[in-house]
Amino acid sequence: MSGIADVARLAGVSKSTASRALTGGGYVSDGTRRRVADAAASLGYVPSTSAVSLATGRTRTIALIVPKVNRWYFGSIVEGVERTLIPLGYDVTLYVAEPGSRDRESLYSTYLARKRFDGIIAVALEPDDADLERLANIGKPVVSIGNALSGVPTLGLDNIAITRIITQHLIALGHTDIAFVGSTPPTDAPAKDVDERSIGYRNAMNDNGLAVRIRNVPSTLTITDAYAAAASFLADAASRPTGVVAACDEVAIGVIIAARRMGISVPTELSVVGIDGHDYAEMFSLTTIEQFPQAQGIEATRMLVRMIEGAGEVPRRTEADTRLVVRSTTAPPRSA
Amino acid sequence: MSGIADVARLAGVSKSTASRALTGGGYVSDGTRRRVADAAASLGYVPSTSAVSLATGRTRTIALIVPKVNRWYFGSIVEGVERTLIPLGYDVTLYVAEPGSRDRESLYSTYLARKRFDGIIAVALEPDDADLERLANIGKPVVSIGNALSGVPTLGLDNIAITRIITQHLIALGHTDIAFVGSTPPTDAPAKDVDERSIGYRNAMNDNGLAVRIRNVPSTLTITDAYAAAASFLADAASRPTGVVAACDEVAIGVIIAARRMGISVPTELSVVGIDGHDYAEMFSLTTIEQFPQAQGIEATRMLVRMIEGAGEVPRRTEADTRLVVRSTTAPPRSA
DNA sequence: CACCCTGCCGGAACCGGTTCCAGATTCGTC
DNA sequence: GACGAATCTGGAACCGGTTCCGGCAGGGTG
Repeated sequence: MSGIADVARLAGVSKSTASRALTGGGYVSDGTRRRVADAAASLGYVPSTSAVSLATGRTRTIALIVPKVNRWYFGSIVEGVERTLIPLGYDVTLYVAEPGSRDRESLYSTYLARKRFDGIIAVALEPDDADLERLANIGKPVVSIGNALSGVPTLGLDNIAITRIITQHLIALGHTDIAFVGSTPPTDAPAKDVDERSIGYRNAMNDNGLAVRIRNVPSTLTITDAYAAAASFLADAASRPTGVVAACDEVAIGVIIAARRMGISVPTELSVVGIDGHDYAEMFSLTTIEQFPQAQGIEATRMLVRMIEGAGEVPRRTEADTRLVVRSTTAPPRSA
Repeated sequence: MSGIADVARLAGVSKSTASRALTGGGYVSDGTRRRVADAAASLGYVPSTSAVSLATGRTRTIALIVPKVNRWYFGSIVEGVERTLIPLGYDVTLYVAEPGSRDRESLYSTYLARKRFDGIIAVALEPDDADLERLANIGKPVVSIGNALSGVPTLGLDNIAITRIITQHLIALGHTDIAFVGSTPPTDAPAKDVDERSIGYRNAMNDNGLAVRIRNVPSTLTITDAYAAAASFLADAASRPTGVVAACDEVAIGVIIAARRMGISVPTELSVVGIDGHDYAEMFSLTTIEQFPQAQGIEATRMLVRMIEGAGEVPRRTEADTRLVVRSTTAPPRSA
């Protein structure tokens, strides 16, 4: 492995000049710069990143914290972040911290304390006050996706507003008997988004003088768990709503599959709406409010890099794009 | 930020003694060790990882290369790797290299050349000979998952054998008209596994004197793309097989959804088998051969760490576990 | 001609650890 | 009591870069 000293020797200059020539700082004549570049190329010189970070204090790495990777929303964010960060010369180190697990302590005390990064992108992170203080003490820029952290620029949805919109969509079709399907009250859940969405639903129902009805699925919010839960709460025809507002598309899809399996026709007997714009939404003709997690990952990355490199300010709160997409899991209720 | 020098001063010893006390190497009296530990604790000392790696040449980071994160198989591997590596004190940096994209050159020339890691886990990587040589030149341990790389310990399935088994399952039920649904011939595809699986299918068919029939879906192998493709190749009732061997569960599920949507009853009119043991397999009652990517991630990690730390040999080739699970997407053909 | 400024370069300190080596002390053994 | 080995510690070199500072040459100005 050739170091910068070898490059300098081959180019006939000192280490400091070689460094300046390669990094672009300070006065170096064009001829020298070229000789150094040639020498570096011919030796296949690659600077040692640990030496660079030791000297500069910058690691060119960012930490990405997600609660899970194997779900559409989180996976899409990871892909978005990775894709924009690598061309910028940064590496991504991944930390999966399922909320409520023991990982969480090691997240703050070990992983983040090491500071092997220039900044952090935290997805759906729910730190308590002590955690938040530790986060602040690290002294590195942080961007949050999906959860407003005090003092941290956040990129997220207006969950209350979008759930109100999608609920309103069912109401406008004539439904009065609409249930919200969210997750069981947490303890351990990434429930913040779900809670906000349930509020949007409640608001819309209250505004229209309609009765609020809640159904729960496991807080994993996966298609399979929602499917299993839906199979049970759809069983009793008498108590079955005509419309379902699902906390997310995965839950909506689970409900749809369960309904079809039980011979309940969607949308004739049951209208279903979701929130997400999941990859599978189109295949299930799901009416939903799309969000774009990959774009959110890209945007959060841009914000973070701007903060790291001190190039311009970043807004405290950025609203992520959404779009209502009406497909064919929604229709007027049969009675109407 | 306090460095080891501060710790040493507070403990009343030299830097070198402090280092020895904290890392555990060499002779240090118990009293000194405790005084140093106390000093470190009271200062909240965290060693600088760049300094450590500069001095030791070890980074305590591993590189994880996957072609995609937002698919069940890859996402599960990532979770498995992450989960076992973090407690061992390693970080994982993620590199997403979609095969055939321009990322691939930068993967080798930039990212891997930087050597910011002690070892590599490569998932479904398909290097050409030049790439393979570059990989070898890095001089760091590599473990491959899913694709046999020359000179690299590999963890994978016997794709030919398992596809033969699952095809045989359909044949045993009495099917004679069985199609293999795989991906379009590549150029860019992660087609290695699919190719091997198609061979297993061909072998089984040939052994039984049955005609080989191939159907193609896009090489993304996602549920949605398979669904769309299946909707078209299932349309003609005359040319429709009675059994389908899907290259993976996502494809199988896409076929099932398309069939149901078209009123083709599964398994009465169409039997479908998959390979994977996808999270959704049970929900769709899919007959499949399960594999366990998260366990594969864990196992690959253990292998790699063993190589990095020089603790024992690692077999050239490790067969990953599989298990045939017969559910209810398979039945004898109607004619039988 | 003296002076200063600018462009360019090299020496050396420094980032924060680890590790080699030599010296000092203690201990056991003959 | 002498000696060698084992235990403990500190000093200094080193990992591989970056950056501060000072020196030197050449050109413009008064």
